[in-house]
Amino acid sequence: MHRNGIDAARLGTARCSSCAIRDLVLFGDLRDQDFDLIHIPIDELRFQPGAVLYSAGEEGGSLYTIRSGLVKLVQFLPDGTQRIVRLLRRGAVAGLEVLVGKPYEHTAVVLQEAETCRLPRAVVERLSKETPRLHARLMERWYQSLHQADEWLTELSTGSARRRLARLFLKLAADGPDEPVLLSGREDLGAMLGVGMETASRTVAEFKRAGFVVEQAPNVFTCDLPALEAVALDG
Amino acid sequence: MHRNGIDAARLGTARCSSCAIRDLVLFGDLRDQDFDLIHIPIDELRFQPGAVLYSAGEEGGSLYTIRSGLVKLVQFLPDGTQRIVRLLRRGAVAGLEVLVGKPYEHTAVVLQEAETCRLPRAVVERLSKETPRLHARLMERWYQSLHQADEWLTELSTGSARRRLARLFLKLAADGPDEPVLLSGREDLGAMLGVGMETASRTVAEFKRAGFVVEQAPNVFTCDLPALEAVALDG
DNA sequence: CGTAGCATTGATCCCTGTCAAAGATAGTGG
DNA sequence: CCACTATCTTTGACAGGGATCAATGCTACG
Repeated sequence: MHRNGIDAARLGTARCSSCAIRDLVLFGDLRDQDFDLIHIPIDELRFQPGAVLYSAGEEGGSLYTIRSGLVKLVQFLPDGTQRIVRLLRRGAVAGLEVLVGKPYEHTAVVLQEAETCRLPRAVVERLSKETPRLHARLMERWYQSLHQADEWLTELSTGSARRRLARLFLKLAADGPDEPVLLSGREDLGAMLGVGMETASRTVAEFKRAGFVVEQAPNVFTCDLPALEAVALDG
Repeated sequence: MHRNGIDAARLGTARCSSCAIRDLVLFGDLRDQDFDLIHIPIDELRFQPGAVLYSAGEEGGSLYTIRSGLVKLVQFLPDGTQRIVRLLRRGAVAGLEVLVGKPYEHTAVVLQEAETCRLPRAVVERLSKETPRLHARLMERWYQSLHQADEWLTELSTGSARRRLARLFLKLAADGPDEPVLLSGREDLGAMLGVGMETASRTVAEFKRAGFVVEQAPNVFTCDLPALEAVALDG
């Protein structure tokens, strides 16, 4: 696991007004005049799998908008075990807690090569004072995080391992039907579902044998959605 | 379970500027002139145990500041089972999601007689436009909810039932050391820990026999904190 | 006094954690 | 080119924990 920044490639300075995913990102409906307020540059950074955006406990300097790729938020328990509490994808924001003056709550680790915009705390705070439009965006991000946290609890931490896994596949398949679902190893899978990695492996194997999923390549799955629905509901 | 409002006793119209827990509540650092902006009254409502503040799926009209008592947020799964995703106590806010135009995500049920301030959505939105101080407060509330959600996942939904129960007692005892911990039945206990109610009952019984807790009256416990710490860590 | 609701306890089965070993796969260096 | 290692996945065996079904206490209340 690499340290923050060591393998972050700086792609350039963000030009929000011409952002390709403008309607998704935090600064999406700011105007040019809003950006005149800030003079700190916003860096676009690319991270490779395994890279760490930030670690739990660090004093937070920045938030990160995820432009592409996949990032996991990991929380470590006193006894050493770890749990993945959230997955961040295109449009999500990592590190919101710095806006209330807290250190980072989680460790953010890249699972699939990710492009991000690093937004210094001062920039967000400054813009936030001036433009009410940003407030709405910020609240939406808080809401999304909270919503996902609740879903994670009720769907991925409740019921048998079979049901949890089925619900995870369904969730990951949801936003790209017919797109293959990408995972990142059985260990992480277990950490998402709150089960041991052997159980995760066994359950995936069972799904493969039953034809609920097909592993086209390592950690690349195509899913039989209706079959998985049935498992998620009836066990 | 009673329907929203049926047994809500209206205590009067809130006067935030003289609020007894002003430093805790959402509107705590607003000034009189801020309130001049609104003309909709803020009601103070008292709810009895079992009363429902709102139900999942309803179009949200208001948020609720909890002034005293205890409220659970419940989420129902497609298969009918239910899970308690959060507990709200003095100073917490229920129903933040209405601020981003969403219907209520959970059903909010009173566990211990609760006094609340009902804040109509329009009031919060109006004030939010005018005063940046409220923004900071709102973000703190989002943060608190998110933080509690993450804690809930890692502490109360991970590990054996014994550890989960120990951690729950510790969490509830945390803000009132030497104060007895109040619960609300084994069914709810199970729904918080993600275990069956029989398991919850058995585990509580075991803790009582071991002297980790003493049930002074039904659902009223005093705790041996150090002993519970040990259980939470070492199993 | 009987009933309704909740808590406790028992019995049983299955799931999952755990320890352990045996396949895969990719990368390294001889 | 192939052995060799490191890493990850799969599978096995087994014990323990929790779910589930069911019966029995317990308390409050009509």
